[in-house]
Amino acid sequence: MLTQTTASNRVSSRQPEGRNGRPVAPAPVATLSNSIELMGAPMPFARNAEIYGENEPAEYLYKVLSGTVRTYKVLNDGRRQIGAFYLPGDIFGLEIGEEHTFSAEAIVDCKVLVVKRSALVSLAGRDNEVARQLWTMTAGELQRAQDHIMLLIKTAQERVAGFLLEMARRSAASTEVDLPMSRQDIADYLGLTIETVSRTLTQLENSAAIAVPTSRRIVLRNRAALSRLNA
Amino acid sequence: MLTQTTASNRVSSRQPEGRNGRPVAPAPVATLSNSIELMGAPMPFARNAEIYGENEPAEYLYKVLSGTVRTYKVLNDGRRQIGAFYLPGDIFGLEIGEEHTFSAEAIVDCKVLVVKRSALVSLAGRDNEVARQLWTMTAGELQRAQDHIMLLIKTAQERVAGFLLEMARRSAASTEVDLPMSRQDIADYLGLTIETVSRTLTQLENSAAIAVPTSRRIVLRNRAALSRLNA
DNA sequence: CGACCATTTGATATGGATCAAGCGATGTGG
DNA sequence: CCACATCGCTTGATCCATATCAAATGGTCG
Repeated sequence: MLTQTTASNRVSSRQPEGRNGRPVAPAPVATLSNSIELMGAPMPFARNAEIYGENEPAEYLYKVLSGTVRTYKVLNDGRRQIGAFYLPGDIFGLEIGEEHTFSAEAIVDCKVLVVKRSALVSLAGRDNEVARQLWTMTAGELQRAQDHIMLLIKTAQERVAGFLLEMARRSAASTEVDLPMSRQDIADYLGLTIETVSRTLTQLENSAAIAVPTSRRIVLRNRAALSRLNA
Repeated sequence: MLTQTTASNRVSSRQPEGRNGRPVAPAPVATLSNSIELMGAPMPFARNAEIYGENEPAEYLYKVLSGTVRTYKVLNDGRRQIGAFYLPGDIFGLEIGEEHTFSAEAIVDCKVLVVKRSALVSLAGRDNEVARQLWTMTAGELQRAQDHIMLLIKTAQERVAGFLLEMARRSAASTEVDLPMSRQDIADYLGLTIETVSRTLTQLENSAAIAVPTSRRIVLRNRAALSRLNA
């Protein structure tokens, strides 16, 4: 139950990103993703293993094959903020600076494709399409970060509802979510405490918006109610 | 924050590279900024005038010549979140999607250089350097958004201190800040209320970290103390 | 079975929101 | 030039959502 998905679903239909239609020109398929497939080396990471650390040189780009990755930052007093969760098919680690601004860890045992940044960047220099897609990908991350900002100004109910809807959207089975991350991870993503996350889930369950058959499995029972909370 | 050139230097000397020449580019000057200068049309916006609205087609890119611009989103219940403030020299409006995801307004009377996105994108298709800089610029916005996220999980004091330090860093006079925006704007940027912003400034003043000669002018008296708050 | 860890639930505390005045600067019409 | 309205800001009193502290529960694995 911990290992949420197998490598098989990495071919899932999910797009690199994008809520509303990006100008991803349907014709030229994921050239970048393909390049990564071709150039990358698959690499396993054990549960909780560090993939890279904040302030390390950003030499590589990563694509999740199986498992889930979290990126995060820790403030000097210990507070941790999770920047994002990356599911199979997602690409992460594409800072443009010389150093990573977040750390990355495997939430569960993961397989990750690793590709040298310099190789991609130089490919981008020759191939406009690749360049465009690197840009698009960064813009997708920007969109995600902006959505995250909007989440952080909301009430606990709204944050949790928004989180569940986001996870559902990104999962294959859109009405049932199998959460790979702990309550603590969710709390640190939403800027709440585990207790508040837990209580909020209970409330949502009591109001019949969701069901929680096991702590890691959430059934969206009333999507309309959740969307309403999503402000 | 993207390209921190002052409005005055826009007239600055020429381009080292021939326009029609191929990527000369040993000295990677601000080609993009320069292109915007060359291709853009200066346009005035009155205080509080809308520059573009959320969900409008993102046809243009903008560079602040003078004044200050805010981008924001309004939730359906009226809560407003300010995404960023743009000062002279900053470029904004570079969503990659077809539509703006934020609205933009002039905070004070502004002059803004406006350039067609399509023109820049097509230029980027021909000029790798321009393409790279569009990417860099988007990555810069991403960085800003991530910093914003980190700000939003902090206490009121930390948020306000962080905001003041950020504004000081971006202003010429780094020890004294002349805020172009209202308390309400600051509050909506920091995810606080005007009352809390006001009270926090008073506290910081009482603890001798800052002075507030007039409500729009803040003197950083003890930068170390502010940085300490900045976690 | 027993230890451990994640999660839930309960009791209480508190930072910031909300509600409500007050105040000072700026501008306007008489 | 002054009375007064307006607006942005500050200050005060109270409330409330979420944090914090604490304990119980439940699932997992040796």
